[in-house]
Amino acid sequence: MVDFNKIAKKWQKKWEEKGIFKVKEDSKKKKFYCLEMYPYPSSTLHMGHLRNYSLGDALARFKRMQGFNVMYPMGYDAFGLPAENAAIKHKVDPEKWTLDNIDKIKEQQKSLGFSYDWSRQIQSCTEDYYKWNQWIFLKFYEKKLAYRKNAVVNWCNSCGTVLANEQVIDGKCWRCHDDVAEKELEQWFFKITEYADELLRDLEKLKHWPKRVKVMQENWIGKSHGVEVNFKIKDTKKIISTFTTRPDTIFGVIALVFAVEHPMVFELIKGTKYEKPVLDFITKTKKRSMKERASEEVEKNGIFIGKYVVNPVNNEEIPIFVADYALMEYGTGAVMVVPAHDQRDFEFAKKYKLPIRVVITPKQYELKSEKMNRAYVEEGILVNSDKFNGMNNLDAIEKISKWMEKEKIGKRTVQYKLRDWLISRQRYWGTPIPMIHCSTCGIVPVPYENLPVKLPKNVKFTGAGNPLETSEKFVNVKCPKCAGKARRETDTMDTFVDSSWYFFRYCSPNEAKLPFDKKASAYWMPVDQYIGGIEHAILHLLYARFFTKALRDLGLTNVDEPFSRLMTQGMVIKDGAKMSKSIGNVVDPAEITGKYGADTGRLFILFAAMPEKELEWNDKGVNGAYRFLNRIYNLVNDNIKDISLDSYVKDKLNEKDKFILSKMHSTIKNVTENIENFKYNLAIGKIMEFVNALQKYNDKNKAVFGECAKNLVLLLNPFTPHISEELWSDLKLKGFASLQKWPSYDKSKIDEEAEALEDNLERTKKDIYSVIELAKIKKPNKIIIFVAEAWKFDFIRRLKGELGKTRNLGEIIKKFAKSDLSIYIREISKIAPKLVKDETKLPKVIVGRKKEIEALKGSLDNFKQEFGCDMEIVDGKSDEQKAKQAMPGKVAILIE
RNA sequence: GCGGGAGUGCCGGAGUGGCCAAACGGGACAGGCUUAGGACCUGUUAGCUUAGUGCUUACGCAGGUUCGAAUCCUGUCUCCCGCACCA
Repeated sequence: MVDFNKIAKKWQKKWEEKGIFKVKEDSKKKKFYCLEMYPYPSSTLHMGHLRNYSLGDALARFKRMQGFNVMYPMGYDAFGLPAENAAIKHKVDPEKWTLDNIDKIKEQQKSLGFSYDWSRQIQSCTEDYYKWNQWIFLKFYEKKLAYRKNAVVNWCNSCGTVLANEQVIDGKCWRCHDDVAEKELEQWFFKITEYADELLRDLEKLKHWPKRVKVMQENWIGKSHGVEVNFKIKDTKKIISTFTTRPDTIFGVIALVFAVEHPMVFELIKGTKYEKPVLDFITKTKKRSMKERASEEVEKNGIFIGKYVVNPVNNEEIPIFVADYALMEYGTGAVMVVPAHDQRDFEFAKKYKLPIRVVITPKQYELKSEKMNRAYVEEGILVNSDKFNGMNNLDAIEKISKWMEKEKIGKRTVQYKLRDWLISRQRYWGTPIPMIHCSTCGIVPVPYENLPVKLPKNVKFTGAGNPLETSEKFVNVKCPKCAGKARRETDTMDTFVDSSWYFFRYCSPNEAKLPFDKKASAYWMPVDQYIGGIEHAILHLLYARFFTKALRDLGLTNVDEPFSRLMTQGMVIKDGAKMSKSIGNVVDPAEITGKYGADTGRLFILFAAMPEKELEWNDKGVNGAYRFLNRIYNLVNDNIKDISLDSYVKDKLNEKDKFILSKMHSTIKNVTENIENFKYNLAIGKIMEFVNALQKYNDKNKAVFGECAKNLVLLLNPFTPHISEELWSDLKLKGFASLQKWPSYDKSKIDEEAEALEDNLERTKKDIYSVIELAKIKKPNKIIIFVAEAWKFDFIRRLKGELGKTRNLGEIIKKFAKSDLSIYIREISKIAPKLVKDETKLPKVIVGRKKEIEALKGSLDNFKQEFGCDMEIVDGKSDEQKAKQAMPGKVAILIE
């Protein structure tokens, strides 16, 4: 067995010594920016990483060999909670802990032979990186894209910090899965909503993003068109506005509900007998955890507040409620209740015995409110709606909206589900927010020249509260404006801020005056291929898009979208479940690569499944990949004396040589196309087929075999670079295989039929040539080939060598009819009309199954007349003799 | 509920109208090589058969279109994923 580990080390060393993967901007070359989502530096790589990088490296190598100027960088998402938890638990410095991990993980990555340009490495926890987070923050602040507000926030008790909406999953923390509580705090936000519309619109530009990611983002942004309707509170001048997407149901409104947080509630109940019960209700509702509110089939609760509003379209007085199913964050925090046509309102009305008024009825029958057991939400005709009666409700949406605008009782608006991004975190290990609180001047930004605001070292990690607050030196500062005593902001930024622009930084990792050099980023950006997990479909990918647009508006870049192509890889699972320590089905990549070598691990993980699908880990499959690599190694080395690198003489090629060359060209073609479509598993399958064919190639033409071997080695490079380099040097070829030109193919050399034929013959062991050879030996006067199925023409076509590439059956039949071949066609009815009349020689007898014969009879009569052929139809089962005579087989010969 | 996607041989997984009983790999079986082998090589691997081509049944289930369907259409079942009281 070959020592693949030794080979891997040898070439990794050589690559590094020569620095062959370093790149510079080069306006003469077409660029290709290949990027994987940079990892969080935990101490070891897992299978997901191996898969991610194997996918990316294969593409980077492929593009490099195709002549692109490929930037393929790696870095580390180095801020974050685990470092801080390690500090609390093991009393280690988060920085040291993180940097140590980076070293470990980097070493593993290197041992896998990925072709990164390590000179571009970045890590988000170093000053020269996070300084620019702060710089960007200040710019955002100036543009009012960063702001502070008091808000009800998602608070994770176990992490002791605030979470963004995107980080709350089913009412639980995305990181520790603990229940999330609500808390009111003053926090920093980024105004992502400013870009809501563009973020939505530009999804269309992302032609090469997976549909589901786009759909998820679309749903997350959640744009809906509707009308803001103003209701006047009875006996006052106060106006309450509500948002609805269904203005067509306006005449069916029978109540109004407020969210429990709605500020107007307190004014309205103050001093009334409703004050106490309503406040009780509000407190009770607020106490219920997020989880409870998010759970399914929640009963709708509410309470009447003793006031009424006037429906502006019909001047009806309707009651106001406070209810738990109205959300303060969406719309205006007040909802008009239309029980007949909204399921939630329906449930609410049933519970509190409110009237149900039908305003839309199906065309087929009349909807009766007392018979309804759920809301009617389908299309219909308006009723009980004054002058809009009889109108289709879809038309009515438009008409009523216009009318309300004219009457000044409503205004058409657009609503989004997307909320601003809460970036404050009460943690130590993150980018300090560069702000200062001064009792006289208020909030004052840290001047640019004072950046970075460095993370202090003298902090205590107790596990309670924000560690930054324990550093007096950090907290107590002078106000930059008045030089008076002031307090530094102790919130740090969400780590998703770091990852929202790191791909720009790679373009100029040492840039000192700006976050990134404009020229360099203009050359490299956007990222041509981004690869990562689907779990970032919303969080990271939305934030990165937002940042790109915001940075563009700051004049730092011209690109609108950061990632042209996105590939979301599937998970690696084992025994039907995601690999996890708790289940105990984890396979450590290091174990595999240690045993079989890096190439084997990479090959298997690429071959086992389509990249975007789940990959079922299979130890035996790994062994298969290992055997395959051994086979290739031996194929080259055992035949090394049969290999010549001279070019071959075309005239001296025999059928076998031509065949293997055809196979070579078609393999290059297929592998190239499959890589371009991210179908690495199929590309590898094709290489395997080629290797199988090469192994069967006897009486080798040395030059032909040499060319095949050379190209094989190059085709392998993206997947198994080490063995590729080794074989390249075994072949006594110069330079690095990794830097060679990607093999090209010659379409004209591909003989698909020969290959298909070869396959068939291989399988049946019945070489059609040998049939002919046999016939030749017997010297027949006439060869009749009977063909049962249309596709078999291709066989004959090949044999006769007298037809072009036509796939037109009629054309083929015509040709053969002229020759001395007789043809049997089972499915004659459709083909017949296409035949040309004269000189047609068709079989005298047609055989088929009963069913088919019945079907044929009609068309046959026409056929006979038209062509003057004499034919009869025989049932193969009942008239065996005739049948055998006519159709002894699919491809058979009759020797006379 | 809304939205996305998937159902193929013993297994993983290709295949989107005819070179399809279905690539490639794994597994199993038989044989060879070997002291031996988990190493390598050859063959078989839906069923029935043949000297050989063949026939039958198959790509979740049920229909349909077509000369012809795993592939297109309709219905249906199952599974996975995302969002979820968004007015």
